[in-house]
Amino acid sequence: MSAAFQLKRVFERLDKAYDYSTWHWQPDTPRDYVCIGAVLVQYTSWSNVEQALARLAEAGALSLDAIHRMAPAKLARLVRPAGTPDTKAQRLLALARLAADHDGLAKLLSRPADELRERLLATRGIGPETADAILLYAAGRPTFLVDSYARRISSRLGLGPDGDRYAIWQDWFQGALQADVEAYQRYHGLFVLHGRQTCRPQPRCTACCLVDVCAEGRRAAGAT
DNA sequence: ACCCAGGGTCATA
DNA sequence: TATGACCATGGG
Repeated sequence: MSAAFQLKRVFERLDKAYDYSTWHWQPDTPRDYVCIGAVLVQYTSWSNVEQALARLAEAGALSLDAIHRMAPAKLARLVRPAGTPDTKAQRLLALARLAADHDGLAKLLSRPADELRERLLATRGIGPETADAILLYAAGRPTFLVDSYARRISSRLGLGPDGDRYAIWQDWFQGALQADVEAYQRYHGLFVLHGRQTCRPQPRCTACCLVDVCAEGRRAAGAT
């Protein structure tokens, strides 16, 4: 069975088991909200990010433009619930500076995808996953967003490449799945919804919507 | 009292 | 290249 076929079946299952309309990044979500959230969610649960976003909104600072003019200490105080506040304040300021250097976020996001990705990656505190989150959900470009859930869930299904490097995984997914912005957005959201629901680091799940696919993956791995 | 969270950077070997 | 320490708060 091809990876493409198996992945298609997995996403059909996840689509039935989870309601993607509850996903917090939809096509009409403000770009600033996506970009700020993408930084804040690094190594943190989304519930913590929501608290930080609420504090930013309360302070009228839910935009990179407002953040650009803010003192680091004040910004750190606002984003504290998201954890690593000083680090994230610096990273948000770096991203806000990048946007300002390009005459605003909208203009930055309208640049060619490869060039945009390079500039994001050249920004302190923005790695491949954060860059791709911005590309996929804020700039609407078809880049496959690889996160720990995508790797963990796929691995347990007996899918995925050898190695753990980001680019290897991204190439693998993009080789199996036709480039499609809305589909890539949905895949990522479904992976996260499933991952935080039941696919924990220590595998102790006995039943979920993918149990039989998991068992097939184990058999295939054992057979080869 | 644990374990976990949608990463990224830096120092070491 | 690859592994480990570090960042720090909130929820289960």
